[in-house]
Amino acid sequence: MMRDRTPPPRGTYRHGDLHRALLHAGIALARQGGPEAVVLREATRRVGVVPNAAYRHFASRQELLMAVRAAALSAVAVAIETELAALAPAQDEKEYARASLRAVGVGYLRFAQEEPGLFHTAFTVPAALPTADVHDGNIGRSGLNPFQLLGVALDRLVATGLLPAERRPGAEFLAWSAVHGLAMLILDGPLRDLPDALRQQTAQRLLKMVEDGL
Amino acid sequence: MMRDRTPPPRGTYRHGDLHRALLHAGIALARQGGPEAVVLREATRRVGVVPNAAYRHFASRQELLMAVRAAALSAVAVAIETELAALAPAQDEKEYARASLRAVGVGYLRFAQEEPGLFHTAFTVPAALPTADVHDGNIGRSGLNPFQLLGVALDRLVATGLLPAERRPGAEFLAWSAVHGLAMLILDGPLRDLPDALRQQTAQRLLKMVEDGL
DNA sequence: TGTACATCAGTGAACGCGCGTTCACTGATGTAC
DNA sequence: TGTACATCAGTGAACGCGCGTTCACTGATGTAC
Repeated sequence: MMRDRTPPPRGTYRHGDLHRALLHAGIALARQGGPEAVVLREATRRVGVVPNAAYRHFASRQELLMAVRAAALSAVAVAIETELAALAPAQDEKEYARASLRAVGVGYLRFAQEEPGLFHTAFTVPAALPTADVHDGNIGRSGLNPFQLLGVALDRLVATGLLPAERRPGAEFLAWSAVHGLAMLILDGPLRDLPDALRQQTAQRLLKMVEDGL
Repeated sequence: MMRDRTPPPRGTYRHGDLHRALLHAGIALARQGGPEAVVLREATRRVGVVPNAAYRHFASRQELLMAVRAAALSAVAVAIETELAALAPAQDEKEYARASLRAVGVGYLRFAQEEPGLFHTAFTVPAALPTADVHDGNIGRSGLNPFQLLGVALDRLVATGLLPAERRPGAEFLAWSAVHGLAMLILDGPLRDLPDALRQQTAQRLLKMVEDGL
């Protein structure tokens, strides 16, 4: 499929920035087909380079995929930050805290629906791969990763007295589960062909449920 | 991998029940490796039959996979039913209704952790495949599929006055999302290496959140 | 400022792999007489 | 009860595909003198 793509002409046989180019080709592949679509040969094809040239820059297909995944996680963080930035500045700090948590959820769900391929690449790790990277790199503009952004929102709920401090530890997992589950059911599951309006309404209700149930 | 499996000896070259045998081989493959591991050639290998023999019984690999998926969905239903059956008989009907919903969640999460391969096969549909089958076949002993079992539990909450009737429509999606998300984060995601105790505790808290937040 | 040379990015060809699927076949089964 | 024959389940061989990865190579670049 798509085998006869015009190979981008190069002045010299030296590419110049092949690492970056392959990474971006990989991201493009992930965008349309998720992690499994990140295929070394296709990435080199798109860049207009012979397959094994990739090995100057990535030790293996796995390593390219991990780089793509890091980029996808950053993109999630940016989506969440965008939603947070759009928040009206705090007049009522309690309301602002609540809105923050909702914004995190909305950003997450929006990203899942707008970039399903990247979303999958970010979060469905093909078994027995390091998962730690959600906790270190993969950050957005604020310097925080998606998990940390969620944590900050939850901290704000505690700070304003909306969430009892003793329920704070591990609360990320609960909120994250709800939102992640809805995303998955919409993307891969039986909620896939839910009409868009119902989808958005379900998202609203889900976020409310988390807010009330935490 | 695993190429030299002993081919089960047959008295005659006629197999007798190849359809069933292939289906079970497919289920075994799904059990260990999820939907992608359901591979025609390997299934025939395990059954001790030449690859193309499968085509007498399944039109394509896709068709075998769908049959396996139906079986996986049935297994989910059975897991939920098992949990429901273990419930103490109703003394307090409100408490029973609440316990029913929790049992559905517990069964679902238990199945996800005990049979991750089948769980994936049941619920992650590889894009653009019919999803309707969650709603018709794929039933457990009670004759209900997982979705319907959840629905019954929710109906009971309404019947006992624990859930306002106007919140009942679509409530499946909310409860399902929460539980499904936790399952996915544990199986494929960053919660994979959460210690088992913390995992169970998180599951408890999540179900409580759903109960309170619905 | 000019030249020799080491570095190393990208080439060309090839490998072995496992997959889904098609084809013309063979031989056991069970039904009609 | 015995035999001829149609059916159709499983065989054998082959196809084309795309993949990841290895090897020995070539030729542009930039540095040392």
